[in-house]
Amino acid sequence: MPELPEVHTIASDLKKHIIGFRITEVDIVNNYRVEPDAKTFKKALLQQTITDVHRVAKNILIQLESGDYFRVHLAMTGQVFLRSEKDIVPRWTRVLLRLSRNTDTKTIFFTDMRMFGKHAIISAEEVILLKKRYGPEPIPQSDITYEEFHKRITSKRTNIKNVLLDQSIISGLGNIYATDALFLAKVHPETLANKLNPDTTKKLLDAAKQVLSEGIENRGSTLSDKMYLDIFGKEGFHQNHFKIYGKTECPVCKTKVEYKKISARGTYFCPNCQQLKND
DNA sequence: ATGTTTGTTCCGAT
DNA sequence: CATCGGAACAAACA
Repeated sequence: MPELPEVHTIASDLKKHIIGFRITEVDIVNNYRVEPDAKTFKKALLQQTITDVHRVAKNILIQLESGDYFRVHLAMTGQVFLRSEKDIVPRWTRVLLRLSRNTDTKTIFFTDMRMFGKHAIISAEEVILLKKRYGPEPIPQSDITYEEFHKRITSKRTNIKNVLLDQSIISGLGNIYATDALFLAKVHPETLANKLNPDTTKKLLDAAKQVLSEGIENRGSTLSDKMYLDIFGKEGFHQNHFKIYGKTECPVCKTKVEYKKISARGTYFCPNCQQLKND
């Protein structure tokens, strides 16, 4: 589902195509929950010109001329589609924005099959607070040192897979990229985080940066459920470049890949390449 | 029909 | 009190 590379692809494509457009209509379908409430939400968006689009962790922030931001978190099944035809409404549409610039008109459709996503109007101050809730961004310009990463990782007493998914430790990794990063770094997902040495956490940070960068280069991962598509409805390519996720045989040593639920998340690992070292 | 899917939050347990 | 594990959330698909 959308992790950093998918959200990054959506946000950067949106940035290229909606800056300078004015929001002329806001529709909330079937009382879909928005924050702080529907009336405030609509009022904050209507007639505003879009000045910029950012990504913060797995959030998309659409900046308005008022200085406020439209925050979208896609959670597991959120999608964003940008279309010029206005009559075809995608399935599971919850919010739509009509845009116009001179004679050019477009519509952004926000869909969310399972409705776990978040759509909110937030102030510039709240953006600062939002960023504070998250750990450092691993890419593209990483502001985290190996020492800092080591400290953050080993501060936790749970297994390393859980820690990588903890957005307050490091932001952007979800189940797929965390699984692949662990494989690249040759770390067993059930290794206790506080047992990792600096050499291993260095490898892990490098691996995380690598899988996320590759994910972005490949415009994200589209699985068979097609829940991730870009804003034009096109699939990503990174699913063709997974290291271990979804595989049955280790690409390095051909050992049979193990699949195990770790904290209720499907985790693939090579029992040979990723040996458990918990003493 | 029921189990599986997962990002985040919340709650009970440790 | 802080931290951790796991349930809950909603909806579609196999």
